[in-house]
Amino acid sequence: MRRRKVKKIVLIDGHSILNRAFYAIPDLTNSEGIHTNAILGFLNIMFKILDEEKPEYLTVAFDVHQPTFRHEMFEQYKGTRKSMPEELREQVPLMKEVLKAMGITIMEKPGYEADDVLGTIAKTSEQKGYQVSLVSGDRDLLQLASENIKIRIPKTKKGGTEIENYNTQDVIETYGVTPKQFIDLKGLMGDTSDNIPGVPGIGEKTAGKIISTYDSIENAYEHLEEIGPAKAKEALRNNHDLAILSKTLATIKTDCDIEFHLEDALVGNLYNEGAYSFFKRLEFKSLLNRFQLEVTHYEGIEEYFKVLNDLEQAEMVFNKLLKSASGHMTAGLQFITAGDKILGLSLTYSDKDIYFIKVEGFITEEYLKDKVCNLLDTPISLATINLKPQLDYIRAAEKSNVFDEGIAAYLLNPLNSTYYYDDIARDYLKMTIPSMNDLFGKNDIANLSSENDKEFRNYCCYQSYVCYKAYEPLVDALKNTDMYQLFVTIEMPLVYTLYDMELRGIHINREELKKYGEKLAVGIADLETKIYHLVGEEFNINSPKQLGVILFEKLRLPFGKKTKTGYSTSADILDKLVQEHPVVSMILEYRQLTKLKSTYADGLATYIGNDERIHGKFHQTIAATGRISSTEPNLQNIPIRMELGREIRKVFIPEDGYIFLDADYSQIELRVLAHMSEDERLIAAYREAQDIHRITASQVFHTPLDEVTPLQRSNAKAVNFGIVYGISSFGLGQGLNISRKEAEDYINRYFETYPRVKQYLDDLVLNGKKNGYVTTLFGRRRPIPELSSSNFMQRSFGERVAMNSPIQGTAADIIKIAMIRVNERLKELKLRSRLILQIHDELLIEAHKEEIEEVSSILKEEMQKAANMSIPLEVEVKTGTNWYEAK
DNA sequence: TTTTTCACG
DNA sequence: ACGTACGTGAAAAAG
Repeated sequence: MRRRKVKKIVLIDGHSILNRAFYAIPDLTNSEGIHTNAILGFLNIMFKILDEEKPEYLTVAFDVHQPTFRHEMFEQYKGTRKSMPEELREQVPLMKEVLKAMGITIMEKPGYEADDVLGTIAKTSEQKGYQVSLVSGDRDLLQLASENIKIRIPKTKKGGTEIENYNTQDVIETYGVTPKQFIDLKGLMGDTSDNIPGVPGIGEKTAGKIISTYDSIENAYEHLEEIGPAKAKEALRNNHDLAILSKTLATIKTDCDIEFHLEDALVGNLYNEGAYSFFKRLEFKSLLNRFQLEVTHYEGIEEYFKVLNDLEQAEMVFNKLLKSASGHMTAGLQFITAGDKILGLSLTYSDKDIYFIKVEGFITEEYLKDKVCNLLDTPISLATINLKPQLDYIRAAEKSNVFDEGIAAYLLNPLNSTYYYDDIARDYLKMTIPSMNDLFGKNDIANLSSENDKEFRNYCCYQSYVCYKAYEPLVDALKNTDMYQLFVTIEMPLVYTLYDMELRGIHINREELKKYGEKLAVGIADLETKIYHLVGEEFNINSPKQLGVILFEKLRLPFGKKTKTGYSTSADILDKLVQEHPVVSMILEYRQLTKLKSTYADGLATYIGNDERIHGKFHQTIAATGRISSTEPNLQNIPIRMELGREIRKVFIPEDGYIFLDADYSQIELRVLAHMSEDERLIAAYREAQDIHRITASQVFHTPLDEVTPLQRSNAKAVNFGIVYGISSFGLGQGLNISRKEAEDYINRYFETYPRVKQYLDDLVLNGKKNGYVTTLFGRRRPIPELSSSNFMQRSFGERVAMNSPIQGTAADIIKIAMIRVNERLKELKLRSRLILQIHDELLIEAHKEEIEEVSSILKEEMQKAANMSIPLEVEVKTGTNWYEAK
């Protein structure tokens, strides 16, 4: 005989699960700074239950944010509810949107609590013959348990979530009362977390005994005289009204006047496009596996994707575009490459002209390059993502009709970590498309390109399609945020400057670098034996964990404190221990040597090319403040502070017939601060004195300029640094190794001396809080989501960022302008001298010996006039036959 | 992959 | 009570 399967409905107590998830999962934010831990936890619990039960129906109930009847009654007793932390509060609306995106119904009814709504739906569903699962973090709901209503309480245990299940029998076994009696039990004993007063003097044990004997509060009062102990009897006698009220409070309504249509709660396709893009934005990578890529495709646009491998067809496509070329046209284009091979060109110039033109047969790499160069000579706006590496193919001078969408997207939100085509599609087209990772994972693109692979075709076509579609939204967004000017006059030209610099690279003396490494190796081996001997055993000195054990357990040195996964062995802790044991200073020296060897001597050597030069990469879309960053290798952190490390700069040498010209801004950040704060005294200080730290010390400590002690000067210097970093007494104390109190005193004196600086910094924080972002002198924005955090630490961080970013960012803007101008002028004048490195406030030029004078003055001039401020920008230019000498 | 440490501005 | 100076990238160890 075939029995019809009973239909299941899952009901979720939204706030309760969200709340539980929030506290169970450590703080988590996506790259936009949105907190996501509670939402992730909620979804994990929900998916676990859905996977298990495969219900036909699903609904989530939320409380409405207004006081309900039961709350009001309670608040007369206990004051206000404790408020929700901001990090959780901001996740509530987002959670609802995520659920809506998955097509899950949300019940929220003003005047009712979620409990009551859930109770009502549960009971009516049960009556209709459904199996009900009620998911909550709250034991209140146990009163609703029955044969067909299962209360499910998720618990986060080690190694995942486990769920406790309660039907009638489970409640009886665990609590010794029936679900119905559970109400009376709670009425008597009360529940502080759920705002139920209960009867004072009666706790869990007594309440349990009374209810299991008399079944209900009402019946207990009928038999009041029989009740013992006497104390409980008295408590009941004196609190009759309270007991009845508590029971009312504890009772979950099952007869709410709500409209609930079961068919609305039908579980549809949870894994749809909208949900996918949400998950992606929130960066729930583990959950994305649940989506099948098919559902993410977009409105049948792929029907128009065409792969061309025939020259005649390609000609037609290009000709059609070239013939109709006009200024209000846009084309998206993107070279698709594997290594240094061009696989083809992705090109889109209308909603129906979407092509991947493959390098094959008569379509050669050269052909495609030529065609793209033809496009450069038209007024068509050409949009691409990540232009710099493609300049290898688009051998063209700076073109005003080329638009790098990666850089546009970076300006609009510099906090993102990537700006790929799928990121831009998500953020500016509300469109979800598979990322390169989704499509190929770890596979090499080159391998997949061989056949008429649909995914490969889509990947290629989407690239230019996104460029084409996102062009206008991005231009509009830049204009709306007042960053279009910044984009056009600084960021786009800089792409070409950085490209030039990468191409040129920097010459290295390979032999000297090797010798330097060998010298270090000798020192390292020597120290190693000495350390092992002193300590009495061999261990891995590079392992902080092993080192910690040796220093703080074996040698019993006073551990400075700090620990998360063990003892801290960082240099500032070890510095304080040099007096304690002779091995400490050896370890510090060992660290220094191994760092120099591994990162610099050996590290740099691997990047030297056949031309004996290192061609590092400069990145324009990494730093949140607008700075440039450097990788492969990082040429912006070559040692200089310590003499031994500094030596390595001797291997950076100019080519024969050339010399290094190194130009440095003098304290550009403090000058920016002086200009932006308009502090008269700071401005005056800069107009007259060269030594700003000395003059600061003189003014802050009320000491004549020539009587400032070295200590006063270095303290003033630290305060100046502190100001730029977003001052905090704690941080300054740390930096200066003095107490927080003393540091605070310094800061106060500084602000007394330069009151407008204080005013300015305060205003930055205030504006940051108001707008959610801060800006540089040139309009660059930095969003600061941390400013609205309720977490002290995060908020303080936000405040420091609000003070630092405009200063660091403005300095970055200024040197970018200088770089562009210097590079352009050298090229215009057809000089052989060339800009090769930027180190934040420093430019390095490989100058031809015949051009030294001319180039020095160009350098100095362009750097000084990059920004017109109320104080001059001072630039120091030095020459040298290597980088060591030039600094 | 994450953590720790340390190099630079 | 909280527990950090701002911005980066690389190497090595550990999970």
